[in-house]
Amino acid sequence: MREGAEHTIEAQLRTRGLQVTAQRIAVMQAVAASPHATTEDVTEHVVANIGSISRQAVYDTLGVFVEKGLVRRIQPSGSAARYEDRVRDNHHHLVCRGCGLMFDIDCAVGETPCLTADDDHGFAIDEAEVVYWGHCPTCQTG
Amino acid sequence: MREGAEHTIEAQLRTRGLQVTAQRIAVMQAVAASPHATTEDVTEHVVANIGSISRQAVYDTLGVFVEKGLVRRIQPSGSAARYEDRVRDNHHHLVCRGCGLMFDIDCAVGETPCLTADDDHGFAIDEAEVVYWGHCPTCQTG
DNA sequence: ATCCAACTCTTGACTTTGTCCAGAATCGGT
DNA sequence: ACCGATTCTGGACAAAGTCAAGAGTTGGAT
Repeated sequence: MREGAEHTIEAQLRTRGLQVTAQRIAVMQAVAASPHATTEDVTEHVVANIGSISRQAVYDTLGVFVEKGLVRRIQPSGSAARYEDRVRDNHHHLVCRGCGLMFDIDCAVGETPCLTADDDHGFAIDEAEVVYWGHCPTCQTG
Repeated sequence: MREGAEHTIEAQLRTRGLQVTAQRIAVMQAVAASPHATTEDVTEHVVANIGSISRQAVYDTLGVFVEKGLVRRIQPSGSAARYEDRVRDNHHHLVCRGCGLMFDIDCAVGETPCLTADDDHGFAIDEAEVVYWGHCPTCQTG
């Protein structure tokens, strides 16, 4: 659709040494288009754009993107994995226990004060993930 | 095994208005026995203690316990749910991306400084979960 | 411009984790 | 000991994701 956007995605793929395919471009666009897309969301979006894609290609592509740092994978309790393209900042997520609704939350402090473990057990820690659990206005009522 | 422990569990169940059954006591013991037990771990442990249990009883019992605040459910990305009986303190978890190995981490700051979202979108937030992701010493080598 | 090896995609079976349902068994108050 | 409510069993089912083999593309070399 938008040549500009496609070109950028293409460049991102080449930079990481990935081949450029219609499926990959469409998957990247799908993730960029919806905030916290599930694999199903991605598949639907891609199908709407390029006609069809196999489930395996979706999983594989998303897996490669996560590996290369192009997208971030989130795993809310009890529901399917979700993907987002906000990878630069280390923002957090607010999830409704009732309906799974999800919002982005910028770190309240700005820095990452309590996100450095005292005793790291020899681990090489690469990420600290924060999830706020609660109930959204709608689910509080019911 | 230990009458004392069983009595305590029984008391905990009665306090919450739950019926006392051999399965529930065994499930509670199983969770107490292994730090971050999966449903499979729990089932194995229970089978070893009382002979057998249905899968449904395990899920149902753990669900009730979580609901009543007797155990805490953790949902590490890409693996089965885990349960632990440390429910008083709000400690965090350190997880290996390679093998799933998990450690408890006490909050480095003590309080919960960055665990209050600025904009709560009207949610009633009841928990802030923190997970440190990385690779354990063994998985760093390989 | 064409070719080829490497990479990517498709197809379909399979595994794991968890849920739904109906009936049997158990618990605990009377 | 009895009885209603709760809990457990067993089997079918559903969702999410993985595995494997072969067909199709991509992109660099000729």
